[in-house]
This record gives sequence, C-alpha cells and structure tokens, in this order.
Amino acid sequence: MANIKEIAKESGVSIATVSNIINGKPGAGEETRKRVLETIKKLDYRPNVIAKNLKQKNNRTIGIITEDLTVFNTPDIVDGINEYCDEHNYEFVLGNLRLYKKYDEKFYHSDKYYGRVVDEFKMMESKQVEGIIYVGCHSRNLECIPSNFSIPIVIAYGFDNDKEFSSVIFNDEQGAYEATCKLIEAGHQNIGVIYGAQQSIHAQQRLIGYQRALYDNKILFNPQFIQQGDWSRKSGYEASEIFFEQNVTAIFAMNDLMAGGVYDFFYEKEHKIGTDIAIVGFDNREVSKAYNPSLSTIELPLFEIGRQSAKLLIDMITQPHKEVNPEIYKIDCKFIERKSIYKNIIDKV
Amino acid sequence: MANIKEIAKESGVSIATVSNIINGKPGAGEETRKRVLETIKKLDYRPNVIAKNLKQKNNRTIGIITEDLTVFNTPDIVDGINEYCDEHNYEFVLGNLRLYKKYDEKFYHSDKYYGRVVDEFKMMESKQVEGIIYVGCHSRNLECIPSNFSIPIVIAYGFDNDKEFSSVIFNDEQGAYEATCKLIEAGHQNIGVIYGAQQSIHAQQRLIGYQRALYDNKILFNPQFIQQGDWSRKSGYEASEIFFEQNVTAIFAMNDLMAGGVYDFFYEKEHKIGTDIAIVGFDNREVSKAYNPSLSTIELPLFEIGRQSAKLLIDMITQPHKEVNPEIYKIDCKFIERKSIYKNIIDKV
DNA sequence: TTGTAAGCGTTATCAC
DNA sequence: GTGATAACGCTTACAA
Repeated sequence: MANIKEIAKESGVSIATVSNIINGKPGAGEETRKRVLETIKKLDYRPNVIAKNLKQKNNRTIGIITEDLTVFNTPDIVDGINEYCDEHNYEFVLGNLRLYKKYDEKFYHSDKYYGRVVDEFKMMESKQVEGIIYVGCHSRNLECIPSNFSIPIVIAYGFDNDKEFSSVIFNDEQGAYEATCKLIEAGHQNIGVIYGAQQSIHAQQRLIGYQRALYDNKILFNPQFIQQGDWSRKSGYEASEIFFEQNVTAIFAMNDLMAGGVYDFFYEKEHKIGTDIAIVGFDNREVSKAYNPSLSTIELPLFEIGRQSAKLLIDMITQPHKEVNPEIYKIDCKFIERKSIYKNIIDKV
Repeated sequence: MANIKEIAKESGVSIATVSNIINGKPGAGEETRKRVLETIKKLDYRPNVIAKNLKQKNNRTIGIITEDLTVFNTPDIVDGINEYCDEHNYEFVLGNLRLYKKYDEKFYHSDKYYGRVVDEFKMMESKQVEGIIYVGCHSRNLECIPSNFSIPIVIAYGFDNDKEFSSVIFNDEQGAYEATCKLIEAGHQNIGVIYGAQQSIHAQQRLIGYQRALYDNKILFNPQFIQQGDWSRKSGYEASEIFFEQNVTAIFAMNDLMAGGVYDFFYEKEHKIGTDIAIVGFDNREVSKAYNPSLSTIELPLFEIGRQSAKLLIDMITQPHKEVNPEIYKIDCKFIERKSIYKNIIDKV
C-alpha cells in the first residue's frame, strides 16, 4: 500500500509537506495542498497508525479489559465506553479474559486467574495504551488489579476497597428503594423480600434500600417478611410458598430470576400476578419482559457505567497532575414499569 | 518505561542481543541470556508492540468489525473468534459500528450507514491488520463491504450473494428440520407453523426444513397449518388463535419470541403447554429457559460461527497463494430439549 | 557469541 | 512555504 513517501514523490513535494497537509497543519500552499490531496485520493493512501503511534507519545488509545464479554452486563458497558471514546476522539483496544469460559463459573472465588489478569494488563502496557478500564462481570471487591502501573486505571462494575483505584458501580440501595416505594405507592404495606445469596454485597445493599423505603413511609419493618434466596429461580419459588402463608400482598425479588420462581408458584396456585399479588424484580434482564404478565423491575445503568468510567479515565489521562482521590461512584438505577404491580385498594382503606 | 536500549546498557550487551534473547532466538550465550533476563525483570521491561509491529510485516493481528456489540448474537461470535485467535496466537482489534444505537433499528433497510462501514474498513487497514471479519447482527445479504481491499475478508452472520467473500452463517433449514422431527418423534402429525416476517430468508429456509421433515416422515403437508407471523410475541398469540380452531397438537414457532405468544394464548385458555399442546421455538434466547414450562428450542451455533470465520480468515492469511472460491458455510444448529414437548400417544394409535 | 547499522512509516525540528 | 533529517523502539542482515 502506498505510504507517505510515495505520495511525496508522486506529487513532487517532500514527505514533511505531505505530513503537514494530512494533519491539517498550517504553512502549506493552497496549490500544493490541493495537489497532494489529489494524489492521496488517487493512490488510495491510508496513513499507517502504527507508525504514527510509535512516533507520537500520546496515541489517544485506552485499553478495555473485560472479564468476560459474553456475560450479560459487559457489552452494554463496553458500548458506553465506546460512545464516550467516539465523542472524545479516543480509540480503544479490547482484551477479553474469557474467565467464565476458561475457568469455572465461580472463578472469582479462587485466585488462579490472577496471573491471566496481570498478563493482560502487561499486554495493554505493551500496546502503549494511555489508560485502562477493567470491566468486571460480577460486582465485587477486586484484588487482582496490579498496583504498580504507571497509567491510570478505572474499574467498571466492581470496586476496590483499598481505594487505590476509582470505580463505577450501580446503586443497589437506591434501586431497591425505588422498587419498594413503587409497591408502597400502589398501596402495599406487607411486602415480602426474596433476598439474594447470603454473603452478597448486592443483597445487603438492596435490603437497606428496602428498609429505608419502609422507614420513609412509616411502615414497620417485619423481619419475617425477609426470605433467604440464592438468586436462583427455584429459591424464588420456595420463598413464595412461605409468603403464601403470610398476609403478604407484594413481593420484592432481588433479581428477575427469583421473580420467575414467584410466577411459577402462583401459576400453580392459580393466583394471578398483577391482580392477586404484586411483584417487582431487579436487573431488567431480557426475561422480565417475557414473563406473563410482564415484570416491573429495576434497570441497571450499564451503559452509563461505561460512559462514566470512560469519562473518569480520560479525565485522568488529560489532567495527569490533578491529584484525584479514588472513589467508588454509584450510578442510579431506573424503575421500569410493567404489569406485575396492581393497586392494593383494600389495604389502603 | 524501560526500553530495549536501557536493558542493553544495563546488562552490558547490545540491543541486538537483547532482542534475540527476548524472542527466543538461538545464538546467545547462557550466561548473557540469564543476565539479560534478570535485568528485564528488574527493570520491569515491557516490549513495545507498536514498534515491533511497525518493523514486522505480519503482525498477527486481525480486525473484527461488529455491526453492534450489544445485539444478542454478537458477543458469542466474537468469543468464538477470540478463542480461535488465542489458540493460534493471533491478536484482534475490535471496531464496533454501533449501528443500532447510531441509526434507527432497521438500519439495514437503508444505506446511510455504508459510509460508516467503509470508514471502519479503512481504519482497520490503517491499523495494519492482516485480515478482517465482519460480524453482522442480522443475517442478510451484505452489500456494504468494500471490494477493493488487499487483505482477506470473511463475513460472520451475514452473507454475500455475489460470492466475493466467504461467509459463515447457521443452517436454518437443518435447524427447522430437527425441530420438526422432534415433534414428529413425539407422535405429532398436525404441526402448526408460525412463520416469521414475510420476506425473511430465515423464515423461508426454516419452512423448507419443516417441509422436508414432513416429507421424510411421509406426512402430508397441509398449507393451512402455516400461519404468517412477524417475529413478534403478539403475532405468535394471533397465530395460536387460529391453531386453536384446527386440530393442531403441536406448534413450531420460528422464534422463541413468537413461542411466547403461544404461551400467552394457551395460558388464557387454561390449556397446558407440554400437556395439551407441544411447542418448539427457535434461537434459544435467554427467555426460552424462563417460560413455564421451559421451551424446547433450537440453539444458534454463534460461538462456532465465530470460530469458523476465524479459521477461514487465518487460513487465507497464512496461505495467501491458495486460490479459494468464496463460499457460504452453514453451521448446524442444535436442538435443546426442555419441557414444552409431550408424547402424543393418542395420535399414534 | 555478540555488535553495528539499516530500516519500518510516521512526526517534528530547524534550516533554507 | 518547503525540505532535510533525526527520532520513535524494535527486528534483522551482516560483520566481527
């Protein structure tokens, strides 16, 4: 393929002039500029960005390291980063660790994958990126991020308790608060909660949101209304059996999957969701639209998490001297109204 | 960051020797090798792949252009490419066109996005990739791929009727054939079909698969059992109304979404899916597991499409002189057995 | 076994 | 306005 030298020769000027013209630098004569641009078009010249990046210190490229691109949250986060980069004229290179595929599904309980992570960070440095966004596929405290790096690092969908890196996650508590408030607004007071896995930070935060919503609405918190689940559909079913015995009129399932278990149970009992029992889920997974009736739920701000991390990172890159204290940024979730909530008139009376 | 020159100086050898050692080339003394490797570790040296790629003609990097990374099929395809690249020591750079986000949902009906596509191809060439895989997000004849490119191009999830490029898609006909056969094996003869959108190539192929399955099993093809749909859940519901009047015992819905409409309808009628009516879908979307009872369906071989395209491309790169006739490769789909099919004993008698 | 030096395609400095 | 030329960090003949 034609290079700058050939363009120069063909148009009878020096490569310096060609370079200046390509990069819109002043100082080239109108006549020459026109001639050079024509040869560029004629020879279908494409600048070699590799050479360009070798020469230039700041190549306006960031690295994105994803734990697993095939996990549902990741593409949207990458898309958010992508948009912000496009807007600010940055490129990105993607390194996908494929942790789910390569290791076992619960890879984050072991640390055998740490080496893989460090390798990818090194690779990114080798590729001369100006900063790195690490995209987790399971929100948790990340201990695998190398700390002796000279370039800025931001974590998306995961965080760092040591506050060495900034991170962007969604606001579990606010999401659960909204979900609960919507049920309360519809007139419900006895709201069962299907809790997620025992140790989950998400579940802990969501419970606090639930409790705060009750408190703000002057509703007594009844601990009996909390049923332990494990994020699985089956556990949602089992929790429903217990709620069925109580005088619960609404259920907040801490994810859409467990909400599915609620549907299963009440389907069997021939009770109608949205008429006999109200329910709201969390995550806004594809399934939530598919349940019958469709499930009101909380949408995760994945795209925004991506955008925000990109903004943080690019700010750090462009203002290297501004000392920033790493922080955990929480992005609010959004309530998605569908048909699984009904107005509980009787209770209100 | 340390570069090769500093390593050389620090270990008291020339840069050529360092380079040889890094790249595992023979001819370096054991003593020197050890010393150099130590300095590399000590200075935490990371080779600059930009410089390396500038120098080396073949940089073992391919480009992946995705129409939209957030569309459900894309991440798995990329994952398949990723795996094959890993295995064969290739890197990839990703260019995401974001067509759904940037243009309207039916972007492929217009051609206003062509410029965007061509730009991305040019960008890939600028990045000196050795080949490009174009990942569509909607299987169709692609007319947007520039044809005057010097590097090999393969299309994944889309094809090129002009047979200028090789492409990899899944086998609609075989998938539909399997789906229908499973219903026939379960004893069903009167099998309704909910057809996809009118002009869809997918739908046409799937109908042929259905018909072939009937023929191979000596079952008369009753055109009345074909109901036009449009891929939407609502159209599945409407088709069910008609089947309800006919003596249909099983339904092949051409996608999982329309199958959802069937569930809706029979739920209202208080007929039980998997007991009163058998159904099989297509796509194996996340929802198919969530329906109650879970939906038997046809899984798209997305990962394999990715792997296969990567194999094709890398073969073309490594054997540039081997003349290949571009072909449309079809990967078989897989039947996923769930609970929406029952054995129709009565019919069999 | 090791070192010298050319060159990959750019950009940037500085002289003309 | 334009042109030499050094430099970016590396690989690779080829020389020593």
